[in-house]
Amino acid sequence: MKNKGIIAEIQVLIANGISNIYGNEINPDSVVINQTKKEFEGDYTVVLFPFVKQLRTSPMDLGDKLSEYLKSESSKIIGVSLVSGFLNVQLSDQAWKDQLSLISNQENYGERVGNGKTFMVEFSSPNTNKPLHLGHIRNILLGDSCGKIYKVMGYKVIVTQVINDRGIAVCKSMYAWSKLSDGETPDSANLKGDHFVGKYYVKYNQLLEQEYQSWQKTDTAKNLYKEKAKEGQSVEDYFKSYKNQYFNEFSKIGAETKEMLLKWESGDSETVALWQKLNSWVYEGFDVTYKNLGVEFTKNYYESDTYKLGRSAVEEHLEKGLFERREDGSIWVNLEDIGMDKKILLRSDGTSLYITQDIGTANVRYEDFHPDKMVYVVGDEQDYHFKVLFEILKRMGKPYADGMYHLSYGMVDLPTGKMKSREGTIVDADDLLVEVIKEAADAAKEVGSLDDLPIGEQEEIFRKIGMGALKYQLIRINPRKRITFDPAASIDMQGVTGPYIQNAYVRIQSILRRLGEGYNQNEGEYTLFEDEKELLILMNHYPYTIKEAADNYDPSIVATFSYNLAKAFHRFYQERSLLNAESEEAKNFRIKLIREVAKVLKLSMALLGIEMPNRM
RNA sequence: GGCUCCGUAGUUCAACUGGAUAGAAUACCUGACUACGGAUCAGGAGGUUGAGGGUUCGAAUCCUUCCGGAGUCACCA
Repeated sequence: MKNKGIIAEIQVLIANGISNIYGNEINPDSVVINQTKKEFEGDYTVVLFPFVKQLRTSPMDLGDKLSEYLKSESSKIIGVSLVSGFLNVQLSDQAWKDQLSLISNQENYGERVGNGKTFMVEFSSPNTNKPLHLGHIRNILLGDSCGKIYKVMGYKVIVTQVINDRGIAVCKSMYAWSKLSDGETPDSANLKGDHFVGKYYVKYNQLLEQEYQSWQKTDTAKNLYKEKAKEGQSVEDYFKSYKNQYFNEFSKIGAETKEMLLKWESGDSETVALWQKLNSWVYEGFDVTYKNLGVEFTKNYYESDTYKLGRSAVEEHLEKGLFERREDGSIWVNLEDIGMDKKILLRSDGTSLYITQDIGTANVRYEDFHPDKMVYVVGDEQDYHFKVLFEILKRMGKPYADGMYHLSYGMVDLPTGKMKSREGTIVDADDLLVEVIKEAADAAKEVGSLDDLPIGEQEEIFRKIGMGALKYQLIRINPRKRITFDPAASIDMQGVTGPYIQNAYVRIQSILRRLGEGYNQNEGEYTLFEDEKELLILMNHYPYTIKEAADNYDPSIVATFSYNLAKAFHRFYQERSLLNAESEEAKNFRIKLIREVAKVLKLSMALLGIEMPNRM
């Protein structure tokens, strides 16, 4: 960044001041600067306590001396007041006007020049046996937003996903389709491809359940219950927990499905053709959902390509003594020295596991793109898995091991608890998008402010508002926290919401429209009001907000920023006339100001993947 | 049980990573401009930051012991 802004300037001034007066060297970045609380006079506040011990002085004394220094050194600072260890600094109007000009000169304010580094983010990573759901949406929004944030931080960004396109679950849909479809296709059934395949996945489970039910009446099953059930365990309870074992040991359908998987693995052409057909339908469906969510991937990795990877890497490091082989041939890593346990890396039959694959995939990605950072957006239920994975890669001495990060986020719950496919409580992504856009449309029609627009344009606006509301609602919350989402309750459009922020932008656009294209006057002499300064202080903080969000992999920080800026604008708007301002100078300044407010609102919301309508 | 995460107004969330009297929204109550767009604004009420102890100029934040909730501890992914 060429200009580091006013905050950095004050930090340097303080550091220099201390160096001049006391001879101690202070790192400017360590100087804590806060926005001054409303009750006190000033724009920024320097916290003096951290220095008093080191300098062996009192806050009062330090404050007095720094006050003198600041006033004499910087023409931008016109007032300094000391309140119990806090130094409140007031900047001149001219300093703020200069800051505004600086912002207006940067089309992409807040964006940093390229740093030559590459940032890779993985998210979504769906299975190809059913459509995306609400949980995926949170995942996707987080990952997409992180990519956008790192983009403006100057990184080259690679957006990727691992598509889990193989395995027993995928074979289940294939099996059901081949048995029950009678050649039905998404076209003939008039269903989106992923929903179509998901339908057969559901059918499969019904089929299996039927088979299981009748099996439970056989003598084999009854004897099993008598012998193996725990004291007092009911029949239902026992067979509920036995289902997985039944699938593996007794089920005819299960056996046939597993045979299908084996055939697929051996490359049987008929099975592979079936697999390709169903997956291609699913991808068509996913493409639509991704497009509606506004996300694009630069590179997809397919599990069918990567599931055998990692084996050689593990074997190689086994020879180096990093891992141990047990008698049965399985290979393990021992992480007990750092308080974790032993983890299996290769099965006794030599096949890979999830973690083996991840090792292999990380290697391939590094070879493909040489990323400096690799971020995995995956739910917090896999926290331990990633701790283990990163530790193993570190021990393997991978050059990229230090740049790996697991962006862990909390699950999305319903008011009734977890989403469960078995209980049919999954909130489908496509349905939800339709629903929120409809809600936005209903709200807009009630207001009636768009009635003069052609239907097509209206619908585009409904979409932006509905999507903005949904995205904002999900992304404004700290990723670590679980979210309870009630699909039955209508989406919020008032208060801390996407539409509230969009509305601030729309109000500005409305004024600028009335003003006409060519309006661009210099402001001249003008004394700033507090609410105007507030907007400048906030906008001035935007680059720091981006950095903070990037450092913490936390888009919710940007979401909060956008809201605060919108709120400050709404307040200002209520209080000050723009088009009929009290003077030409006031009008000119305010127009310039709100142009930049609109710009920063749009830029910051874009980082969350939220679009701004010009009207609403 | 071991480890990890979470616990803040009735509810949903903040709190610049240890800084001033813990802030918003929502719901509730009271108000505002004959409209630069009311999807707005102002005000009121609402808190022992789960509980106790410690660290220090200063703690929602760090340490510790409890309490409550979630996740995870597979030759599953």
